[in-house]
Amino acid sequence: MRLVVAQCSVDYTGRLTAHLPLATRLLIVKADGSVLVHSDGGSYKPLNWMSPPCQLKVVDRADVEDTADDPTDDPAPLPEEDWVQQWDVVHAKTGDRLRVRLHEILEDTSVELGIDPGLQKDGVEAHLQALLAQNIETLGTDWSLVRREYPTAIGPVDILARDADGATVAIEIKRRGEIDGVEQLTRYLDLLNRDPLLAPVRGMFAAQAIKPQAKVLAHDRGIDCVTLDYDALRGIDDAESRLF
Amino acid sequence: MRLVVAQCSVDYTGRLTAHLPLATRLLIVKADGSVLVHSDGGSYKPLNWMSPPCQLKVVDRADVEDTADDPTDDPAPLPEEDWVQQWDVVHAKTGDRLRVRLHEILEDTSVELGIDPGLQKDGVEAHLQALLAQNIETLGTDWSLVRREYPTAIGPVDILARDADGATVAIEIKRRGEIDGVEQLTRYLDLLNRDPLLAPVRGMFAAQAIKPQAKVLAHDRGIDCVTLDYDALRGIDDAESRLF
DNA sequence: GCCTGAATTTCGACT
DNA sequence: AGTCGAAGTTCAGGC
Repeated sequence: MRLVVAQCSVDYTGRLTAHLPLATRLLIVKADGSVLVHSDGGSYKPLNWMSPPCQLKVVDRADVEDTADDPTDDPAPLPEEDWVQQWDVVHAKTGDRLRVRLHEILEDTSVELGIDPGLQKDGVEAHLQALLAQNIETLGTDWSLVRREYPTAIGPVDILARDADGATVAIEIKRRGEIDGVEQLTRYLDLLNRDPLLAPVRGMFAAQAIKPQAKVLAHDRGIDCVTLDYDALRGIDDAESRLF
Repeated sequence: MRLVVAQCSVDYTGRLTAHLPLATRLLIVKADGSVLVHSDGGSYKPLNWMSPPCQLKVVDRADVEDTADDPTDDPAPLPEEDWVQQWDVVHAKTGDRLRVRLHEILEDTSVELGIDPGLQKDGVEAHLQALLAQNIETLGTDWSLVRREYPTAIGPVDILARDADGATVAIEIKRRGEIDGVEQLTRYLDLLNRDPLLAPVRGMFAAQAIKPQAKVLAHDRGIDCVTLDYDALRGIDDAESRLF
């Protein structure tokens, strides 16, 4: 990994065209050749970047414009033109280009990091689904689980259950309930209700938080909404597991 | 901005729980207190991070465990326990926590960057929409623009146009055409067709690339698909502007 | 301010 | 390898 702090301007051409005016920034060149351009703010997203696989070519201004002209003949370059080194980064597959022109290099260090063991995660949607499946009775007395990831032609339904009356319920689980989740559940319900062995199937939209628009659309389509409390579900689960 | 290269382990608790085992990484502390943990690979996303607004507290091991015990009495610490400095970063609003334990510091530099003028973009969906609106006749002879961002109760339709027969066409534009774009257009069409002054309104799904599943769904609902060539549209636009 | 939709999204799982 | 859905998404624009 190479870390450079420099006054630089940046141009990107690929999916879109973008330009960064001259300013002091952090440039990171990773082992795979990828380049990140960071400012001293924003969030984790760089101002500009090139993803791997790509190749970096460094060009020194002196090597390019080493003419025999008398320097006194040259007009003073504009600040934007007064670079000393240029990085040309080209994406190996898409051909996207990133050009960094360095004007003044304030820091330049390289360091060997080695491969990273990687991040271990816990507590996302898959976990919510497992917890709700294991505690399906929190949705109502005498509810029972049919199965998780119930397969259909257009994809698996998160949870299929039966309510106290034995009616089938298709449950769509999201961390955050938004309108597209309701659309997804609607497609499942359309399909499931064509199956005479299952029909009538009603829908339930379950999420840690559901946006008002999603609630309105769900209600309009006769889909119930329920807010999940991850900590509470985990608490129930822990309490149950302690019984054994 | 502070740049630290160090052997470290990281723990995050917030929306989820995550852990990074001991390894050598780059740590970036930005002016707003935000912290990024980068490895020498992956893409622009850090392995872990804390977004602003947040506060960083640095704790030295020596200050915490400065006991009077005879050092020979202490059992040799496990590698994971053998840290020399700890960073506690707490998000000001959500309370999310990031803990970085530094074991060996290989680099530690600070640099003043100042505020960044920011990225200038070109060629995103808004631009596509403007270009297509200005060149609506590329969709068919004698087509005409009704208006961009045609307002409805559930949001604005990207473009409303009339075809050669005077029939109304609602156009949904995406950079990449996917299934939710078709769903969106379907909702607009349902609504627009309830308006006797407009009905019948047909739909057109326009994107630089449309996924097969989206095409199938669009076709199934009688929605036409069209692939937009951004460079060609821009070319037409440039050519037209040169006429004046 | 919240809310909504796009993103050079990136990332992971599954087909 | 392609496709699809989620993300501690982040980001920009509208109300």
